[in-house]
Amino acid sequence: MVLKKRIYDGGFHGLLAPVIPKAPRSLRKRCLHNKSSEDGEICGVELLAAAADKLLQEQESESSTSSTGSKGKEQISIHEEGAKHEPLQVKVKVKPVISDHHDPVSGAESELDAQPTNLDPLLKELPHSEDDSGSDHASIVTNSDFVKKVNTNLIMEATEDKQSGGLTSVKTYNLKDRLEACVHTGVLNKSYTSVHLPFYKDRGNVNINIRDDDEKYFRYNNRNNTRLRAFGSRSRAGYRRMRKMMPSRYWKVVQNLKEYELTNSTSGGIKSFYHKRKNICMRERFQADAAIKRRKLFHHSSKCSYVKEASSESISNLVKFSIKSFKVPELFVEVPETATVGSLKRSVMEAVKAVLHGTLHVGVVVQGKKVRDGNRTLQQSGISQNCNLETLGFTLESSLPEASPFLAREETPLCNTKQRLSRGPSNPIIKGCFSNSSSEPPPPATSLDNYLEKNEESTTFAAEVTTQEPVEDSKALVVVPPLNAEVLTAVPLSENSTKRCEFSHRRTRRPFSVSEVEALVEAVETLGAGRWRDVKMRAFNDANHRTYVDLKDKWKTLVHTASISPQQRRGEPVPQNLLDRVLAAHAYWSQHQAKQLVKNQKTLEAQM
DNA sequence: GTTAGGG
DNA sequence: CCCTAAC
Repeated sequence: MVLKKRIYDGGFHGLLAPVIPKAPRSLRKRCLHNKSSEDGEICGVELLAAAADKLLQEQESESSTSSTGSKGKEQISIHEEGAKHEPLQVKVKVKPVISDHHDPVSGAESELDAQPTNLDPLLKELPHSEDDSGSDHASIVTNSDFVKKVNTNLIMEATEDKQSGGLTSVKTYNLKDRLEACVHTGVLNKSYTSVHLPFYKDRGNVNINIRDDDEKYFRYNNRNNTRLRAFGSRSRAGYRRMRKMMPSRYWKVVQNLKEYELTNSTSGGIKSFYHKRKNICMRERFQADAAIKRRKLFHHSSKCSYVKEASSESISNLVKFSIKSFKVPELFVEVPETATVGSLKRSVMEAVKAVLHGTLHVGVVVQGKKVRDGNRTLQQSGISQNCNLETLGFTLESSLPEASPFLAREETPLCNTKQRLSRGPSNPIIKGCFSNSSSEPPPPATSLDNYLEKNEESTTFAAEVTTQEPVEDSKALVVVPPLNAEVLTAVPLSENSTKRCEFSHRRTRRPFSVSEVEALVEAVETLGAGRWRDVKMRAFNDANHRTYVDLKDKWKTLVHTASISPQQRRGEPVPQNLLDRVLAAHAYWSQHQAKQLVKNQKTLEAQM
């Protein structure tokens, strides 16, 4: 191919610049959109709960055997594996610890049913739950036949480590928020990153341990929107790339990451990998927030309130349940890099508190319908040894009246939510809301728990937490103000809020003004349609919000607009003379392109 | 990173 | 405006 400098010799007013049209891209073949989803879809983080024997057993049974050492403590370890190992993932593990002396390691990454011995002390009869008052004393037996008590009154215990700067020890929080949790029953073979929340007879303490601190990820790139092409382009592209990733399959990403990590044992590779992503999300939307580090600690992948897959066996009249997990909504936490790990932990704690506020009850869902009558027998409810337990699900609910907090948040304007949940004078700044399922109608308020997540993958992996993009669902955001780590705020945000931010949101529409159109027309007249980057630099170099893609799109619409009747046009009317110029330039450059094509072909033929 | 085109 | 294949 031969490129020749050509000087445009007429036809348009003010055409001066030499034109070096590029070869038409029309030759390019467009393949089928093979939208590979290498990207990540965020998976929900869940609190995995293992429960055995009687599900609805009570809220505050003080009696019974578990009295003494049975203060079941759970350790939730939030691992943010360092750059060496799974930098993108925030792993949350909850290890059931029956006694205070329980060695968390022993049960690490194991299924609940993998450690029956630890739970043996709990294999005892448990008192009835109050809300299940009339029910029979049914036993819920896990696969391994150990019985665990479901504690409806969760206590979260945040333990500070040294890094907290003396902030110390153990804070105990009562999870009072109502919770619609996901219940996983059945096989969960990848519990590595899951949060197990076995419920014990006594108040189950949850020890949140954030081990690693990867300050590197999500460090905000506070670079200005430089006009340097390299930066500008990269940022936009990066942003898009980031956005691109968001809606995709989460697990694939996870797997990719793991593969990546396998093949890149050196931290360097990983680092660059993260670097990329890091740069991505920060720009454009958070330029002013250089100091803020974001962490997504929990994620709830969807509005579904529970995930379940019941496995059952029938022995005589017993129906066995294995509840693998309860889901919690995604939580977002933002803390400055200068914040301590301890403050981060507290942030997480606050976020969890905000979500799990309230005394919890377990709900039973059969075939999508909630069984409210606690006096009904399992048989009457359609739960029997013979029934298909696939249709059985459990939910965590607050004892508070009305809809779950998730729903409440969804339906609560952001400001209200803030007011409701914020506390302290130094309320951190909430960076906004999360996009996600805005386009999707929120689930009916009263039927949240009827949403059954059937995705097997999420059942298996849902507990994994990564620093991925939010997908759907309500989330909690916690921001820790710099140097003010003491006051933390957990603010669940309304996903339906009109304020959009973060990633994955469409840019606000900014219609081209007439002057912009004129500038565009002029540039295209001069440079030709197709050299959009040059057009951008020539006429919109100062308009950071106009990308060359935007200009290309605008030209496309201008051509269309010019070719339709004025009555059909919408928006701010474009002067007809401009439209005429558009048509003229379009015709000219189209012809030019055609000529170029022919020329190229001739050249090609000549070469052969 | 750019361009082209469909959505 | 978004998305993304094809360069």
